[in-house]
Amino acid sequence: MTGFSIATVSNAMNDSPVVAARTKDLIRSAAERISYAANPRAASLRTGRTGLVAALLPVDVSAGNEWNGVGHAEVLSGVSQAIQGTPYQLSIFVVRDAAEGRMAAERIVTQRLADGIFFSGILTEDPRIDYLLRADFPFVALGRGLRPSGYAHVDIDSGWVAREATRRLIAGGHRRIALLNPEPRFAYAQERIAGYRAALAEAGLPLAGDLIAEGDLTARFGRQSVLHLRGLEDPPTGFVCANEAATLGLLAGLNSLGLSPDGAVSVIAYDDLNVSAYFSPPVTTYFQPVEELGRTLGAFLLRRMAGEPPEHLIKVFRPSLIPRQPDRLARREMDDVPIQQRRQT
Amino acid sequence: MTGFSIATVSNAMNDSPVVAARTKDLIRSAAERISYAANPRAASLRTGRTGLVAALLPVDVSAGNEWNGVGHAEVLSGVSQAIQGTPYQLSIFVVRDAAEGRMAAERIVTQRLADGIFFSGILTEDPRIDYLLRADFPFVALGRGLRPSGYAHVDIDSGWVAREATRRLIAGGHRRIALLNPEPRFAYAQERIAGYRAALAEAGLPLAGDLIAEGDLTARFGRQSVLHLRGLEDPPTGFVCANEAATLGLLAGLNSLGLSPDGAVSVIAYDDLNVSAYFSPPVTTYFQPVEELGRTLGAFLLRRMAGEPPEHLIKVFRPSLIPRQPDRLARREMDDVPIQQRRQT
DNA sequence: GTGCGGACTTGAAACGTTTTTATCCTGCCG
DNA sequence: CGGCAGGATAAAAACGTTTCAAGTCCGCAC
Repeated sequence: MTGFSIATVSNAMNDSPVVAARTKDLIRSAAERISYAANPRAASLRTGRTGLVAALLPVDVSAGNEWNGVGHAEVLSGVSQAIQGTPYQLSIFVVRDAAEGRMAAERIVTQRLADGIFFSGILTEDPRIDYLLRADFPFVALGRGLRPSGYAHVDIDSGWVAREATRRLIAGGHRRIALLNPEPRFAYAQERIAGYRAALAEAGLPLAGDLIAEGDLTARFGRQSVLHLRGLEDPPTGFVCANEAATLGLLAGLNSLGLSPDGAVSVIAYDDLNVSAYFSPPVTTYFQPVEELGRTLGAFLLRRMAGEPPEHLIKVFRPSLIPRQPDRLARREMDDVPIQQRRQT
Repeated sequence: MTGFSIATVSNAMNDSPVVAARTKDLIRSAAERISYAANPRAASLRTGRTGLVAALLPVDVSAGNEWNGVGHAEVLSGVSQAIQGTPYQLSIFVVRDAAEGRMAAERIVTQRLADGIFFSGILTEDPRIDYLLRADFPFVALGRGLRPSGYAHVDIDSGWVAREATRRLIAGGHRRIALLNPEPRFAYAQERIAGYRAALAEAGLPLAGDLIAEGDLTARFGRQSVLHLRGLEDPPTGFVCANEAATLGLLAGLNSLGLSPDGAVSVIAYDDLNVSAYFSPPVTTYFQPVEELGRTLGAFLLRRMAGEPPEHLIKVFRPSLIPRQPDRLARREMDDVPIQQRRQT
């Protein structure tokens, strides 16, 4: 004890303007010396605020030991960086699916287990979003549903990516283009289909529904899909792939068929891990660092918890093209190779 | 309120034997109805226990956007599964390195921010372990230091893996064998070197120090290493690789040299993600599901926090061999292909 | 010299539990 | 019939904060 009362110490530690600057210094340095810090749970009890940010983490990070390459750790790391230095701590709630996520959200809200929530894997009609909007509880979605208004979110412009990728393949001369997509219940799956269709339509190509493969985006899915698709009577020569894990499987499948993405067959992927450069052959991708999504999400959540309305807490990233494939497309664009590419040796 | 006092309700909710069975039922069902659950922070304030398990998560999950394929999310998921149903919650502390991890541990202990800690990336002399042992605070290490006694840990028998892998390459006729290893400050890096050396020694082969490459285990590191190693005047034909990300880079590097692991050159990797089956060509690996490590770790931490001494809370996994490479080694062992292999289509 | 405002500081209540101690009740034994 | 054991419940203190209302002290104006 410095001689000051508990109340003054509390005020000093919270940088209240009512306490004299000199006193504040005295108390602060004393606290430093004995490495005192307020017990966050006692504070929480008094204030009602928990100081916690809840992450809804899906448990099937790897579906039956099959890698699906979702960068959950990168997101967590990004969010953590954003809340570094604030009084918030990151708390993990593991859930199996969106429905269980909605239950977890309800528990978090009613029992006040956290001050804010975030989650990914947004469905077209997402029960978590519906619930949290009704409960008027601060949250940020990593991804967006079909009507993405009224709530804070961070997302990748998947529709744009799918359209650009499809266009690029069309420009390369491909007429039969396959889409390796996540399961249709995910909102971004629909976005991707829309983008893909738009590109086909504007080129006057038929909308080939049989060329859309939907699955869990594991490498296994990628391989199975390409084996099936290449078995069709008019097989696709272009592939737009939703992530790198599936792309790896796709390449393995092509390989086992004696094929390779050499121009006659082309692959364009969405790139989450920046690892496509090491595939054989390297694959052209649209790249977006996941950690940056996480950082943005964290910053938004802080502002949302501070009371800011969600209207402006929206950011949709457009990944950057990394042309890597040795095909006629890449050759045409060799001079606008972005920085990421150069950094890699 | 059911008419019973606060004290009785508390006792009933905590399943205390002093309260009558009938009363307990009454209170429990009432709690169910209004979905009441005790405020964990108030409880924590009273009891001194926090109900939190701290995870020290390294921030450089991807080193400069380069994938290093460490399954942090899988570990977290495994631990979460283990503490499911207990009153414990998982809390994330992001740190840059082991030194910062030690600071975080100190904060957690002195300010009682959690009841237990776990962390990975164990160094040969790990400051976190030293500190937590001195502070007598419950923790479980994912990995083990050079003198792995007196504390709970879960690990992979890296020395054994390195020895087996090296032996296998020697049996395949390789004389110059390279080791792609993590940075030497990590304890398991030393283990791997020891195993590698043991295998060389028992075969009467020289200990070629120039064939050990050390780095961050990204794909970039794998590529650079193989390019350098194959540039030596007596280049290695066998490669023992520490993870899948580096293996991917290694294959890309071999490929760019016009080489392939076809028997004349062989690669054996440690497999963390079960994705090597999709490399071209598929690579023989030692596989250990990371999530299982996490589950075991979580279970150990619970027991440790319950007061169990650390002596028996030790488990060292031996990964299982998955022969996949089309080389003389694989051909010899084709009939003992383990289950993981068969499941993959 | 009294009163008053302003700048700081402090007392005390409250947050929702757990736990120790006390009280109440019932039935049984002496 | 009184006392007492023992089972069931209740009262109350304590955990460490925050915050509001109340207090102290000082100088200055009247």
